[in-house]
Amino acid sequence: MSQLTIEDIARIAGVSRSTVSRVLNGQPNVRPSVRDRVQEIINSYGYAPQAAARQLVMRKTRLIGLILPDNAHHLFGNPIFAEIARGMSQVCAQRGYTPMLFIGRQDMDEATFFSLLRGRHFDGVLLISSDRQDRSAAMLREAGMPYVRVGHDPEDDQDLQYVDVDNVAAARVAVEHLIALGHRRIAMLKGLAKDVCTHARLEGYRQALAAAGIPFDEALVGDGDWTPASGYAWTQRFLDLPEPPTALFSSNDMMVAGVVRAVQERGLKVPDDLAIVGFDDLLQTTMIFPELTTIRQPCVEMGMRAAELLLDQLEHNRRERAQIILPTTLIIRESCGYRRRSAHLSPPAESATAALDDEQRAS
Amino acid sequence: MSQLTIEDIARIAGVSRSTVSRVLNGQPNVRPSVRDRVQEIINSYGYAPQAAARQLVMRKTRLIGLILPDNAHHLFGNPIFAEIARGMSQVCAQRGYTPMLFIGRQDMDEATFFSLLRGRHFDGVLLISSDRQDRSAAMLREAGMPYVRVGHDPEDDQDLQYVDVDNVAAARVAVEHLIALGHRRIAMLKGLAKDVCTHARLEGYRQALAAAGIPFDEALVGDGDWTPASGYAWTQRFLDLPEPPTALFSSNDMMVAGVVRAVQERGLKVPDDLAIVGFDDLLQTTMIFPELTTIRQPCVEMGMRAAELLLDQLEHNRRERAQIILPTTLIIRESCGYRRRSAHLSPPAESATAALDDEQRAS
DNA sequence: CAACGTCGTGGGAGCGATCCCACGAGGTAT
DNA sequence: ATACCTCGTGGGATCGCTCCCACGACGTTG
Repeated sequence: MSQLTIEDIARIAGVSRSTVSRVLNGQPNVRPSVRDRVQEIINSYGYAPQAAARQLVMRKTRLIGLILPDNAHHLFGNPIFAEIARGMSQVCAQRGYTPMLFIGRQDMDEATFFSLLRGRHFDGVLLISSDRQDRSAAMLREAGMPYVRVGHDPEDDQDLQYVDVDNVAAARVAVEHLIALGHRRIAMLKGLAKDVCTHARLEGYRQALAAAGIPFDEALVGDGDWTPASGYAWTQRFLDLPEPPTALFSSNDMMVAGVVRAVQERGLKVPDDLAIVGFDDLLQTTMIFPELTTIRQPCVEMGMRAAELLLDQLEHNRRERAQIILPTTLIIRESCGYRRRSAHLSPPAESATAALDDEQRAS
Repeated sequence: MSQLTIEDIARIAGVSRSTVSRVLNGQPNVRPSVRDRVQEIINSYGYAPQAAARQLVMRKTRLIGLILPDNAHHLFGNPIFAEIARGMSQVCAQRGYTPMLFIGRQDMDEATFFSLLRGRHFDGVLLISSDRQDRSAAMLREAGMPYVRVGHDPEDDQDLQYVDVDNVAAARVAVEHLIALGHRRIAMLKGLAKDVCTHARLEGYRQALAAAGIPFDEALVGDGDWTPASGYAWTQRFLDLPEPPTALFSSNDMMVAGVVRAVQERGLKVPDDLAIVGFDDLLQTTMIFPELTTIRQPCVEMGMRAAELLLDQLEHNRRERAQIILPTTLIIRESCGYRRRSAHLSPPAESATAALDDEQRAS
């Protein structure tokens, strides 16, 4: 039932290997009647060519490796990675590639990982990482493996091709929005220091404050770790301050879950007592009430663009530098208090990067 | 910098392909001095054998495919899958295999998926699925691909080897615990109907009620979908009942997040107004207060056992049937009200499957 | 009707490893 | 000294495909 080779199929069909191969690969110069007969035999025997043999001569596997920052935290903890992967998967599948996610890279030593890459199991790799300490990019380069990265470190600008958002600008827009709503004491929840975007978003926060002439207050910056638990803990500390903040910008949406809990446990209300703007626009945040005002990252599109870059690189041997920065959007809902407090403000639609949430979420 | 073959290394080292191959594979009969020299050359040139060529003759890839129910919902939505995968990954890595997760199977038609399996890219597959509609298991069998499944459908008992928990018994223990605490009106939140464990857990609920002589009330059974949102919605309906429940058993922990929100929004308290027992014991539920009483599934161990079964199957050609049912534990914390209400009750330690949460969570 | 393309087909070479066997050097037992 | 093993080494065969080229049949053109 197994183990059939192209030779067997050829014998059964009474043709040569070459002809079967042509049928298999959809090549021309096969009589239609022969093609049909061979195809039927292939189907009925459930034959599929052995990948290794094909790869050996073609030097292609049509497999794409996906690498995420490898801890359960990121991988399964934050749905934006799933969204990015979804975009990648769509493009790969459509162009005849199969994406495969590296699991448990932490269980593997560097040498093993390197051999895996050099072994040419994969035609290329899609790397999602904003992690500074992540050696993946360096190893990919060392192994001569084509890759495109989602996320970027301007201080270590070695990625030939990457896709990212402008985290500084996005954070600035978020905080400017809070400022426009009249807030002066605005807290900020950072992500992990190892992630590049953490610093970029902090920088955006600083720029917005500076532009409005609001002094930067160290006490209002919380050292979060992307999890709801850290949002919860820091919000408690913020609310205990002698002069607590009236607004808060969180570097991701997940932490907001903890923020809201802490606020409500004190009998306070969002947005009246604390206005909140998040970052990511997770679908899952529909569980947060009031509905979250947040910065939408075009996750699916980032994944798609990255995959397109990689496949173009593989198929047309495009090796020029490509840096794609996609726009983010401020999605205004309820948690910032815009609708309640500020009918007098100019509608945010004036900004190219802001939108009221009357639009539907992309499916 | 690239594209070196074993032949090149042999030439550089002044030895034959065979010798290089022996060094590569740690085989005996190589003079130590030669071995060292060859190894050094391999390292300095960053040579790694091309997987396809090796596979062709060895008929092994040392790659293990991982298949999860392929929607973002499961994959990234519920951390238990990450835990199971972690266990799998550990065992695989330790035994020299690399696990790779199938991404985006929904973007792929069945024929493509089948060819992927028949192409022998993977030595074997680990399948996590309690999904009745999932065709994966059938396709794996059809493709002659060795696999071990985590999860099991007794009504379609075709998996040669699987690992699971006794969902009926586990749910029964959970509900019996609530009954022992004096509850008579106990609601139950189901998962999706397509998942086998949904029905098993409902059955456990029924058995516990029946054993206590409590009539089954259709109105107390909610048709959840594993998400917090569904927990929220159903809890609202339960609390609106003329005779609302005093306790609730949720088929997973994620839904409990919504349950608790609904309770608290009405100014009610857990466990005083609604006692809750969950299922899974997610690490992430530390964000739920009061701390959640729940059924712990030994996720990491399930993954490890499944991987061990598969690798034994591959390496020793073990093909006998293996059905592993691992024990669950009732972890008693606060949300069931045990500590508060029932100092008079016999300590749950009497039960082999219950434990107070004074133990630490496994790391 | 000869010359020449095109189409359909088959067979040999080759991809880059591993594996098996042959063979010489050296040591030990006879 | 001869026979015999073991060890270290090299080279040919092989895995299952794809690719290239050769070749015959046929149709078109001059």
